[in-house]
Amino acid sequence: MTETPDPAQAAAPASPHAPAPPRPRRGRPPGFDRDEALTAATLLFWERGYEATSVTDLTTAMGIRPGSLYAAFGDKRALFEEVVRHYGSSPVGAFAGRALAEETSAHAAFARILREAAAIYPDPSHPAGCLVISAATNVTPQDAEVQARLRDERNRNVQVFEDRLRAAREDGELPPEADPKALAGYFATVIQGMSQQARDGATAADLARTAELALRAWP
Amino acid sequence: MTETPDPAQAAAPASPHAPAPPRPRRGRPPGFDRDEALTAATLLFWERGYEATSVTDLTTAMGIRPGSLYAAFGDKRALFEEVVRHYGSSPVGAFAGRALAEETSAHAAFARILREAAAIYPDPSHPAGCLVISAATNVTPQDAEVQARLRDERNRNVQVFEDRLRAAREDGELPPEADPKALAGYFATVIQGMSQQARDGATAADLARTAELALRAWP
DNA sequence: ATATTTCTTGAGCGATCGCTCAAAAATAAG
DNA sequence: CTTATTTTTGAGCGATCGCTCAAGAAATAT
Repeated sequence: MTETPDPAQAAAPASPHAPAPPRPRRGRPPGFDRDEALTAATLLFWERGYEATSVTDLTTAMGIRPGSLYAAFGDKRALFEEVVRHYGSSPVGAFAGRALAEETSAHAAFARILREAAAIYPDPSHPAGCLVISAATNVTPQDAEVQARLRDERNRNVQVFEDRLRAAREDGELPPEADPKALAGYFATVIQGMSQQARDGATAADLARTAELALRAWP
Repeated sequence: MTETPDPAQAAAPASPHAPAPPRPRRGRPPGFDRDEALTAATLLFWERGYEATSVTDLTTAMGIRPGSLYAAFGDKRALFEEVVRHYGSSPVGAFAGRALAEETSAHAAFARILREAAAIYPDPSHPAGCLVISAATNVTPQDAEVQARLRDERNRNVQVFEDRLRAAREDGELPPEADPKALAGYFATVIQGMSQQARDGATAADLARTAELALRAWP
């Protein structure tokens, strides 16, 4: 270590895009795994929702004390924001986007979305339903922003549905008289209803039947 | 007032089933209208949900002090129970049962249910969506009973749907291969999704299109 | 008038909420 | 070693939670 102590150089890894090497940090090392803690927080928020999950609940589940939580994540709301992003990039939270990206026909995409929702929402390996749909339904006015955040995300997903269906009509997959906006709203309605049904105890078999019935509406 | 002071006789109205006469009560009369207060509480719980509505919110909206609320309704949970009953016997809360009772065919009943839900859920004269569906989604473990109460009511409604559809199959309105349980779950899913969509800003026209698409699944 | 009954009022209880912070602990750097 | 840096810890802050209760107010009964 006789080189100039240039901080930028010291921080740069040998290869520009190599995974960050475990270069030793200066102070006391963290006593918990950030990803594991984030997963624990996700499960709690997913199960109970934003306001019904207390910071005490979170610190207990994450195995840390309040100071560590606030140092690592900011505050409760910032933690929830990160949880939503974490959920949205997980397999469970991204199945719809993946189906839309991977299936060539719109019908195949929406059929896959409904069938995967039927399998995923009641999966006992995680809380039932969709976090984006159910985690901020009941909030006090002081947390209206959290509620609006998820509402906007839901409505953005409906718009993505509509865009895909409009493209399908232009491609001739759907007849000219098909209504992309109406179909998008319908499929969003079914998906959100399936999330609620899963939380009410509906099984994967129940929801699979619902998905097949819902697909009968396809033009 | 020279008759025997028989309490039973004194309490009995002249006609056995006449509306209770406004016989003067003993002490200080109530300073608020109980029905109006219950309606105010219903609107608050409907909009925000059970836990997100505080007793302070309630007393402010009802125009009373905590002591009056607890004397008149018991506690917050008992008030909510009464709100749920009040809601369930209101036109907005009872439209499904009314359609099932009044329509002769199952198809007419479910078509009417979906179309009325599309008109009622986004009606701006009251909070969007259905109170039973959305008022106890996010609760702490200490209020799990409230959540279970509404979940049971929702699942009871699905069972009523199934019973009606099974009768329709036995009557020949539905083909023998129709699945009453699957259809009941499907319609419940659509209705619960429509409630969520209404709370997310969907208009009556949006939901009407959703209802028509949903009815395409009818066997 | 006096007594009795019923309801309202406003202060405030113990518990929990989200959150903060000084002190201690654990590491690397000099 | 000492110093610097980062994280953990545990006590506890002010605010709000659901709820209670003694005192006062307003009616009827005697």
